[in-house]
Amino acid sequence: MIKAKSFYLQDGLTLAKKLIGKYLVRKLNGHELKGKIVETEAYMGINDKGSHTYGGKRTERTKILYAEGGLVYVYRIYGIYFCLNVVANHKSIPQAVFIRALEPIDEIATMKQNRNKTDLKNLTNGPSKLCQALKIDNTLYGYDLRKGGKLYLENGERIKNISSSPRINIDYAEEDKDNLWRFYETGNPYVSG
DNA sequence: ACATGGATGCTT
DNA sequence: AGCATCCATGTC
Repeated sequence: MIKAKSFYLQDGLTLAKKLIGKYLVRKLNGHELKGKIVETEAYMGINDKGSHTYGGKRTERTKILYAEGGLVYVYRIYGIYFCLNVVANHKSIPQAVFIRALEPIDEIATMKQNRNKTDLKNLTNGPSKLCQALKIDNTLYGYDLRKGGKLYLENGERIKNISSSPRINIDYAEEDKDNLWRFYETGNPYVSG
């Protein structure tokens, strides 16, 4: 388990790159569902027009982003799905890393059951797919990844080749939409389409 | 290419 | 209290 506070207190961009290759573990009814993080995006806070905290916006939903790195920011999108972020950086610097895709590692059968799908390739290759597969919803809002328990990180694989690109689906972000703040393991088949 | 879906956070 | 928006997905 990755417990060191210093790991989570890094800035969003650094943390987004370092999370590639780490394992995300979800403990559920004694099972340990595990996936390797293969795709992330950095959301850089008050100066990032793509961020939920652009301009220092602080609401009931986004308040957790102002807390210390290592907590979980879950929000509902399009009324249907959930998205998972890891809060980055020090208290009152509202940056986060959006987890976009996993490679399934352990308890794959349980993940298929949670998604009610059997296709391995489409099990966790998208931000809300992985939330379904790991049963991540807003009951985990603000959960501390350093605590261990329901949701935590583990050291996984050292990834040799990491690619970057603009972030997905942030057309509203004006000049910040072109920043190369999406990272993924080059060639990994579980990166989202 | 398009329907889905509802909380969130705007504006009035 | 009304309304446009949204860090997707599945099926068309």
